[in-house]
Amino acid sequence: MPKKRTYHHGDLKNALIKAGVEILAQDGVSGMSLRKVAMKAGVSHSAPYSHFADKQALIAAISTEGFRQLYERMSAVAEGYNSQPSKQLVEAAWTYIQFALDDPDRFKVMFSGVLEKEKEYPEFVAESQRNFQLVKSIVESNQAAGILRSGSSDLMALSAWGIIHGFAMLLLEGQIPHAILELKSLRKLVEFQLKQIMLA
Amino acid sequence: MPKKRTYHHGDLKNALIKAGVEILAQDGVSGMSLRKVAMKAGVSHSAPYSHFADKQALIAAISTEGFRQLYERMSAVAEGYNSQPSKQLVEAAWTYIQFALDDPDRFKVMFSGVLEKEKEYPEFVAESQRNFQLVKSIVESNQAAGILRSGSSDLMALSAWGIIHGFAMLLLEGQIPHAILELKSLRKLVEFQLKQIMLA
DNA sequence: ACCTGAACACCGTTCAAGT
DNA sequence: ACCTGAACACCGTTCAAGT
Repeated sequence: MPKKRTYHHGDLKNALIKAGVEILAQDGVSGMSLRKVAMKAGVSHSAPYSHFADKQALIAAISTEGFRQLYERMSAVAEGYNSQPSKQLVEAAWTYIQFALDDPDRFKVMFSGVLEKEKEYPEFVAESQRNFQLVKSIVESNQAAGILRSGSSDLMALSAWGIIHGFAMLLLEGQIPHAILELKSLRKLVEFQLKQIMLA
Repeated sequence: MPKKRTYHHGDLKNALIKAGVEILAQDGVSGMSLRKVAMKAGVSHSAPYSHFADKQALIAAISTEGFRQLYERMSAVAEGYNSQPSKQLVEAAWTYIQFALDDPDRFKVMFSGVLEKEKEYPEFVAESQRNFQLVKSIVESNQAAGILRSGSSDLMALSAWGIIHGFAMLLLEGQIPHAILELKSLRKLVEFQLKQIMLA
């Protein structure tokens, strides 16, 4: 048990990130206050300011950690289907949707502009780019296999990400008509979305 | 000047919605407090409660009004290009992106889950469905013209909306790599996105 | 019916003080 | 260096009271 490094409880910074994620899952975006997070971590309400400049900085850290986990899950799936490009694409998309549904409020924090000046957080930017690179490499495998149109893999990656991300956002926001959700399973819907950009 | 209906200033409800939209554009989602909105409308901080159950209800009204305006702009464009399906699709998408960029924070409020229990606001649901029907009708014209694949127009509308909405969200969130944004104009990017789901 | 002003619980942030 | 507790300005919501 490698814990306690200093006198109090060692790694408050990460404890706050963890507590933040939990409160986010419980109480939603609007219910996540810095004071609640501090209390959950067992410190005073001003203790977080020893580790984060302000609430935005904690949110940045939570988002960055989210991107890291998203990358881990997506890249594991991508490796697993390395030799089957079309499966790789579908399974990665499915993983993305599941990630969104697993913790909708964290996903919203990561992608809905709760973080206001993302450029001020270089780790956030780096993790986000890492994910885009992963999508790009999946897209390139699919282009090489003749499953996706050729052309700029940057732009194709944007299309692939966009169509799945758009689906995820509409899903979380309850904007997808019930009739459609009843018609097909979520999995089938994701596959249908992707088929739209795939070659016959 | 058809104003003042009652003793004070007539239509506080709509004045609050208008004030809310303005504050949203100025101070962003996190800066829009009910008290500021009330002050801007020239009433006490508790006056809004005569017209809205709570802050969520005001947000619902702002979102609903946003959907109404989006519908107006989109349907005007759709009618203008009635006889040219492919132009109709591209121009409608472009209008959607412009709507998002015109007032990013209102767009985020409409689509980013700031509104927590959207089903409790029937007008919101109705306006949202009206917009989906419009997208569906544009999609159907394009299917008839052989520009989009045939098949369920509900699912195709979801794809078309999804790819543009996803692009809009990534754009607003600053998730689109700079290299890509420098490569092509926004308009070209939107056209590229749509081309992905169009038949060669 | 619509609006005000005081009140309450809660929030983000700062700062002097403690270890 | 890291944390506490008091303090401040601000917030959403309620409620008795006024018109």
